Amino acid sequence: MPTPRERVTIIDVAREAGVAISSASTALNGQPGVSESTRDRVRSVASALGYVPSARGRALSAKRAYSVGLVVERDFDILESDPFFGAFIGGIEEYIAPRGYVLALQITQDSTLTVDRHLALARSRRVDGVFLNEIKADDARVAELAELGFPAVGINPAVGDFPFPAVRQSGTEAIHELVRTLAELDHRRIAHVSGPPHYVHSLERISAWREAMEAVGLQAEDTVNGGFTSDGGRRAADVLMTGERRPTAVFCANDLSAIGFMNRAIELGFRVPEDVSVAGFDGINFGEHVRPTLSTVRTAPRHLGREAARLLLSAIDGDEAADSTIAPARLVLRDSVARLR
Amino acid sequence: MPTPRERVTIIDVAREAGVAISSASTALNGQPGVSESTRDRVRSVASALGYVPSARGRALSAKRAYSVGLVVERDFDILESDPFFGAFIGGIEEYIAPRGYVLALQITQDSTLTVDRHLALARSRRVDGVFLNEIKADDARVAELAELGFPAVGINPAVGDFPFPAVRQSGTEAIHELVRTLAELDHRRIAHVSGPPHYVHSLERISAWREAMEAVGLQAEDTVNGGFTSDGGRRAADVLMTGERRPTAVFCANDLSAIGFMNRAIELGFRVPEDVSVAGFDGINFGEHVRPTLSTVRTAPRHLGREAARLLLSAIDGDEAADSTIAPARLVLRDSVARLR
DNA sequence: GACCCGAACCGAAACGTTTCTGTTCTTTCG
DNA sequence: CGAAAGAACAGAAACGTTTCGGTTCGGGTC
Repeated sequence: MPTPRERVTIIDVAREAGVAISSASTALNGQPGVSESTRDRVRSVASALGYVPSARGRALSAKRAYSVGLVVERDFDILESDPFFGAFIGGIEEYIAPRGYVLALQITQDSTLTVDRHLALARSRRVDGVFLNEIKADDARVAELAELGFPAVGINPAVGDFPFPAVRQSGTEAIHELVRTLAELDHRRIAHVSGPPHYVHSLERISAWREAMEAVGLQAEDTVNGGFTSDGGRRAADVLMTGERRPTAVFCANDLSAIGFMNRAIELGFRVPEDVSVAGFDGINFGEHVRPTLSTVRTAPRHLGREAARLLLSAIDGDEAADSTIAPARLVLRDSVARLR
Repeated sequence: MPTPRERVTIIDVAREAGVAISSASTALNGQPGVSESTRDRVRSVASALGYVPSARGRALSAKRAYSVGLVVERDFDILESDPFFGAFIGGIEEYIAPRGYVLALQITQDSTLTVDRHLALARSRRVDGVFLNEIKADDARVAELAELGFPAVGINPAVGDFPFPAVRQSGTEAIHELVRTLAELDHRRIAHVSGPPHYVHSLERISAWREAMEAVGLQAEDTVNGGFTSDGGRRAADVLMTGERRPTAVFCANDLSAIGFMNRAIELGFRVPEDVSVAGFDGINFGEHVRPTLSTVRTAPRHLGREAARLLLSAIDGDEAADSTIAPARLVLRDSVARLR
């Protein structure tokens, strides 16, 4: 192990340049109040000494951590195949990195921990703001953070009064289009494999499916919780495909469960899409790599992340930014959906 | 937007409890030098006031940021389907979270930026240590960070002198076993779809394949760079399957490229595994969801992350920890590999 | 009874910035 | 020529902790 060297601080720079610390700071930060000649001198001394400001000192002084927090509640093992995660973070990074912010990422396994982590990040002022993702009905984080007056931004929160700025992408239109398309392909029994019902986005997809079914004059009856996992999708296939009222088409609340459903249905001896059409939601890349390729509703997690980061940073700056609504998710038809025969 | 409230600091706690700041600190941190009665009093005052120590103040004073850095160099769009990423981070979290550390995650698009980010994190002391992942031959980060004397830990660095502690999982044995298995299944032309050759782990897989081929008396000739992406795997299929010396089995350097290869081969009219056997590397969950299910070499990214975090934190504490070697990756045979016919 | 020792506690420095308030000196204008 | 104004810089406080060195006080030892 190498041994750490002495850090060079702004004090060293000031001493070496023969100015006061305050002048060195002023010069380096490009603020007025110092002559061009001294500014140049300070700058060259700083770079000669290899001076890099301490994030710690700056954070304390500026009352800013220059970082934002994201807590993902996911089983460690499921995390690997999680679709939303990577692209969403990519979008966040894209926005915050050029602005000198860093993402503090935490993973938790259960939901009480999730709340605790958010509050710990906020109260200790480790971060300047947090993302509220995968919001639940009656989410404890929301009230607590609002009470703290801590900057936050919601990703697809329920409509209604939400105390923070929010970024939304609607999937409703695409779900309607999917159901309409299936109906036009002669499907009558269209089941839904839902996500865990405590999530706001699960509920929204369920009710979008319900409304869409009614809109084409079909009965929305069969829904099974697929838990957003491929195993859940497999179990749903067991239930639905061996049950009395076997569906001819299935809309799954995410791609993972759709892939699970599809594979299990095939194992059970059904052909996709000849015997049963399957569609997912999210638009993960892997949907193109399974066979048949997966029809889906493609969302834009990266864009969502970028917008969420934009809103969060402006909330941190105390700006009143309007909610952001990005273009609705789009239906992507692939081989897993076909006319009923 | 809610308005922030006044923060309660240790000064408030001390005043309210009628002790000096230093005593309050001592009491709260459970250190000796304060009577049990005052300790209790300070503690109850602190909790009554809702005191939470400021991470910023503590960081400055303790010369510790209590965070570690991970920079992932990945295209924003590829990130989504990245296998290693999620599980590795899960492993890191698992170790650092209970110890009060937070992960600072950055994503970059190109490799000069990657180096810059590492150095910026280190020099500004935003983090206390960094993970060196996906190390390249002659990786610029290594020398620079070593020069700084900054704590770091290498994930599967090249053997030889590496200035930091390292955690390793070997895939060599499993690659040997794979090639041996393929040879026993009568395959003679076993090609390799490699990763980008500037990565240490690409090179290691290439030479493991080479050695394994020689060990069973076969010629290691055909290798195509699949770039660790599914598109790269598809292009490799185009090259190999339509070329003169068509292989009967292919070992791909990761599962993503293996899936791409497999799908493209099928598109080209070949049957897997009847016409060509395919195996990947990594052991991502999706390998079980494609058809035929993918044979692979299963690594343990979560375990790797956990061990890397352990080494990094002990390096930060100045402890001299021995390198960590976790159990070798294991061959997992699934439907994509079969006897040549 | 003088002395010492340790427990309990306090004050202040230190961590490395930024920023506010002064101070000095030059310049300009009446 | 004197006063006012402004530019350039300096000093110190503030951010919120931890820790080091000191002080006080009570009790035990000889």
